[in-house]
Amino acid sequence: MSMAGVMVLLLKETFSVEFDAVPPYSFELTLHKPAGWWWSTPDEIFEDGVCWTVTRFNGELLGLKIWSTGTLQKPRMHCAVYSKAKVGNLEKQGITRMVKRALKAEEDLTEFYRLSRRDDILRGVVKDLYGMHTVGWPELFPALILAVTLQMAPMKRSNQMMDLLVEYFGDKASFDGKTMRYWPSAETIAAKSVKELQTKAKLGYRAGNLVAIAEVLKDDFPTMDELWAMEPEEAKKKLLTLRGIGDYSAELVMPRMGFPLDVWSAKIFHVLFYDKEPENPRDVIPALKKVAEQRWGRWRGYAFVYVLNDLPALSKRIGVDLTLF
DNA sequence: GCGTCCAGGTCTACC
DNA sequence: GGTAGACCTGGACGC
Repeated sequence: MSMAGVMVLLLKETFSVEFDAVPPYSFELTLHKPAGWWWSTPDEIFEDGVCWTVTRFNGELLGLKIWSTGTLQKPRMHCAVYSKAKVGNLEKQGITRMVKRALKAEEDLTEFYRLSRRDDILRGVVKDLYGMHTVGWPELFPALILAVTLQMAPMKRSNQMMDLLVEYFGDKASFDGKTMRYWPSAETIAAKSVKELQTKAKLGYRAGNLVAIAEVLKDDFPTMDELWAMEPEEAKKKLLTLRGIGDYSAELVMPRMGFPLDVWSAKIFHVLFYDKEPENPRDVIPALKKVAEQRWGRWRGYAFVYVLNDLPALSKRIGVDLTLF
């Protein structure tokens, strides 16, 4: 695919930080999840225990190189930050806070593991993925792009939409010998016409929603940082005010992830709870969410991520192939 | 080839 | 407060 017209931003190392995480913390499983989901951008690279990725902070593109020198029980992480211009002390603090929070470095899983010991579904998956933490979104708009493009589309088509968005409207950064693309800003998308997003990114009816979201974010909407400061339910309510963001998308995007059941995951959890596929997956979503909340409480987001990242082994244990859904 | 169907939700318009 | 029906359009599938 042609890269014509896309500027590559050269980023230089500007500072680096080191920090501990609450054990057990598996750097590899957390940042390089078995199911293959990326953390910040689809182009991010994970090689030999090192992650290169890109994010945006106060409108400026940042390259991040993150690696671990610790162990599962004594985790220590390093993050080198690359930028175009110098960053001030206040910004350094903000960037550090964002990275630590998004990597869930300070999340203590003791309680989750305790409840997992007496839970038939979780007992096996926490053993398989011991030390894996969930990750948070570094930035709000990309998370919303993901949610919108996942709606009403098979994965292949969702990936196509995301790839075209990044390709035609995104930015490119080059640092530490790596070059990768990053999501467009809300400002960029707000300036495009719905028609252009439909034809170039093949967004279909989602184009109108994405432009509307971009306009609100550009003008007056809490940042991911500000959403983190809210109660989870309050943050969710705020997200639900965006056009095209419903229950599923809000729970996927909100800080301290909820239990974002879609048709695919609803089938899986229905088999796990009731030993059979639902007749109509969309109809059982509300009831499944209630069951998950009663069973796992505030750790239901962790249960969600652990289960969906361990489908092959879990399938073998229960004798049903959950990877076929 | 070509036609048909419908997807890893959300909103609106009606009850 | 509950629920059909519409929504874009590219793949997947049947013929």
